[in-house]
Amino acid sequence: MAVNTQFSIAVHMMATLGVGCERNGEMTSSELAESVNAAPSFVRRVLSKLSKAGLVQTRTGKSGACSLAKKAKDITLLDIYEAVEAPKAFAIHSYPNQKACRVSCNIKHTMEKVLDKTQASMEQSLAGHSLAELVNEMKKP
Amino acid sequence: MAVNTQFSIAVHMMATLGVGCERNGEMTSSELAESVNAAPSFVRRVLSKLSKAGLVQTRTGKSGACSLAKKAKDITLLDIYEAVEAPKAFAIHSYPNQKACRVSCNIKHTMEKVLDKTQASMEQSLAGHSLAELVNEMKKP
DNA sequence: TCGTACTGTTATCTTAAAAGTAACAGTCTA
DNA sequence: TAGACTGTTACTTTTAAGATAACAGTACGA
Repeated sequence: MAVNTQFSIAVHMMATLGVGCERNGEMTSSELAESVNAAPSFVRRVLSKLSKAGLVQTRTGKSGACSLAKKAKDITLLDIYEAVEAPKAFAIHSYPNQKACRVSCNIKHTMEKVLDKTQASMEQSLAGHSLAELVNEMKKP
Repeated sequence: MAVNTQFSIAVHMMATLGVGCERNGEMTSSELAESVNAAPSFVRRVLSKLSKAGLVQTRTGKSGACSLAKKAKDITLLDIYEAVEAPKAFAIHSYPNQKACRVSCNIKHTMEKVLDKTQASMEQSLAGHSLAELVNEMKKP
């Protein structure tokens, strides 16, 4: 896997915290790691980003734990996407700025404009879904 | 670079063919490769996909060449995106289907639903731009 | 107050996918 | 029929993601 799964893992973690079967939504990173099926250290790294973005609260020290920092309905998938700094959907290849060809000279800028729009529309779609939606969906029998 | 630049390269190639400065839009793969600044063989591989998707015409044999198979205005960026089979914008991490946890059991399906929507909105955005738009943009001084 | 059980961070190793490279088979035309 | 293309495949290199592990920092509680 060289594909980026951080976003998907982050959403899973947040959803797990949101459902919060045990101890009113508080879990340790190891518990989370087990639930998400990823390395504990990797989970902690993602957790750290989520925490810096103000999406989860953490308590250090003995009996430390993590929990959502806001209500699930106030967290969108875009928040999570931005928090984990997932890579852009598209990459533009690099040019050494070709000599005389008009295409090479202009395409980069043109491409960027189009891809930015596309990226924006994707992010808007993510913004349209709250974590609460997922949690509710998952609480169904 | 482990990021996928095939889409961006394909668009560049198509745009170059669309502008078609020389020989009414016909170019050899080596010319294209030079213009796009990528390995000729890689260009040919991408070209092959575009050709299979019916976006470019190729002529084999001596004095072979490539050109657009349709008018630029009838080719959308989505066509190109689909032709090169670029990876999905998001990947879902794999689970060994956790035991008792309701979250693990349901989240995969729920995530897929959401991410499919997101992917769709992105593709719709791509569908909204024709190659002709890019070409015109680039012909500007 | 000291050990313990956490979080948070960093450094290093492993792995997988993308792009680069090259070689060659197939095709056509001049 | 030789030469200049396309089309394909096999192999190598590169790079970024994820796994792993080790350790520093923090707070609780016995």
